[in-house]
Amino acid sequence: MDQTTPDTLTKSSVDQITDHLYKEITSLRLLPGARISETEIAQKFGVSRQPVRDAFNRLATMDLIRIRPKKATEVKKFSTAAITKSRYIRAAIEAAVLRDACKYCDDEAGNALDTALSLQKKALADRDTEAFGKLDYAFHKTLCDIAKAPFAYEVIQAEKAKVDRLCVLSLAKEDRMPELVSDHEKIAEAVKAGDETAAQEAGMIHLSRLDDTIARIRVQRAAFFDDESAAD
Amino acid sequence: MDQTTPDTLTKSSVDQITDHLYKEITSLRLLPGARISETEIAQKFGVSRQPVRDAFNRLATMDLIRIRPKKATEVKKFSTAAITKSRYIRAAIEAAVLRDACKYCDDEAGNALDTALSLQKKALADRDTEAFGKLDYAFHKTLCDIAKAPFAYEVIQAEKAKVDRLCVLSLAKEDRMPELVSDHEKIAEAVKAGDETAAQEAGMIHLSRLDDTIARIRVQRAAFFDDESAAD
DNA sequence: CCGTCAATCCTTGCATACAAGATGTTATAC
DNA sequence: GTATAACATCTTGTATGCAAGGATTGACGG
Repeated sequence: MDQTTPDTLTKSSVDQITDHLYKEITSLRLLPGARISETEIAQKFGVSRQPVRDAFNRLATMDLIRIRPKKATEVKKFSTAAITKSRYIRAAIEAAVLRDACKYCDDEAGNALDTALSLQKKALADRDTEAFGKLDYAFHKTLCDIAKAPFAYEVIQAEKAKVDRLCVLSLAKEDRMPELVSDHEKIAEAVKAGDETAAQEAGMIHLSRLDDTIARIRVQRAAFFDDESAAD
Repeated sequence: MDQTTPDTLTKSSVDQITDHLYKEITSLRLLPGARISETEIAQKFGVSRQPVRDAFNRLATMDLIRIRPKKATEVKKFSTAAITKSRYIRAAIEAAVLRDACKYCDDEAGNALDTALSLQKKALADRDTEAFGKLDYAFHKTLCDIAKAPFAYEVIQAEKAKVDRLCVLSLAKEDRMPELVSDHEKIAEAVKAGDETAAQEAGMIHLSRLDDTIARIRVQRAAFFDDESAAD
């Protein structure tokens, strides 16, 4: 998640604060619309306003917070437009990845997919949604590696993270796991078979799982959404 | 280009400095590898180091500069990996856009494409590479609009901008214009005909035009590239 | 002449102080 | 009771000063 500045190894105050706030926001411990203040965070970390300010700037560039000069800084709300855009990007990238994965999949790659799937099934059996979340990311990373496009994972991860923040609100995560694993199985099968169209179709279905979840959250938690407002 | 903070209308010092440096870097007036100092820029703008510092942070998040703590800050060099990633993203997004453009193209959209093309031909006749550059962006935006995915243009634009910085180094821009216009014509024809595969193929060829240009620059200006170095 | 070490300069990181603007509250006039 | 205006108090923006670490340059010893 440190797509910001891995320039240094010794994490500076700015890095720490950025990481902390990133997690707070993406885990929804900081809710959309929540106001955060430089001085407040600074006191919390025992530092001055300056590093906090730098961290805010980074998070703003990541589109996670919104700095309104002289007014306040707040956690960005969800926007249907942003979600649509994110979904479009993911769909396009993942389609390309699946196409290439079909092209380059060999026995070793097939084994990697099988291993990833068995781990997912274990998490499913354990009803361990947190572990499954990580395995979900890992599965898509495996696909990117097979497609010889590891960099594509960075994009997928970034876009996925945006929506994941939203899906924390979903209450039915456990119920969703079975169909997600099933989707992954279909994708893996198609990739191993080198069936490009089947893989892409399975991928599309997989992505569309989110749509109704998001739509439900959209109405249940309308306050977290920021659509008609002239803001930003 | 102000993907940073359109939050306020009154441009702050930070905004101005960010914009200025952004242009300097993307236009290659600031060459890759050039060292820039907070105090130096601060004096140039007659402000303190603080706003410059904020601007640096933004540019670092945009991946345009590299801040090496306690050492120096320099304009990022090109990296083959970054170029490959950018190309992959563009290819994937544009394929999706062309697919949707074929789906939604109507008479009005066809006229828009024709208009865009005639403008390009005029720029070509005038040998006006600068105007053509803008029309090139506009053409791809038109395609996104037709595909009902205007947000996709933001991605394309961002990725295109990264490579454009590099292509400023190319000397043969005028010679390239004819084939680029020809590509656009083929794309437009395919879209108007609703021929998805033809459109995507034409788009792929269009993108691949850059490859040898970049490869040539890569060897001619190896000093601007940052590949084997352990940096970053 | 060359290598090593030390000091100085340069860089960014952080803290503090002040300025400017926006918001909400309160008091006052009607 | 209501509306308006002034003020108190938030917020972020900017300036400045100091600290810490790396790099270069110089001197000194071999």
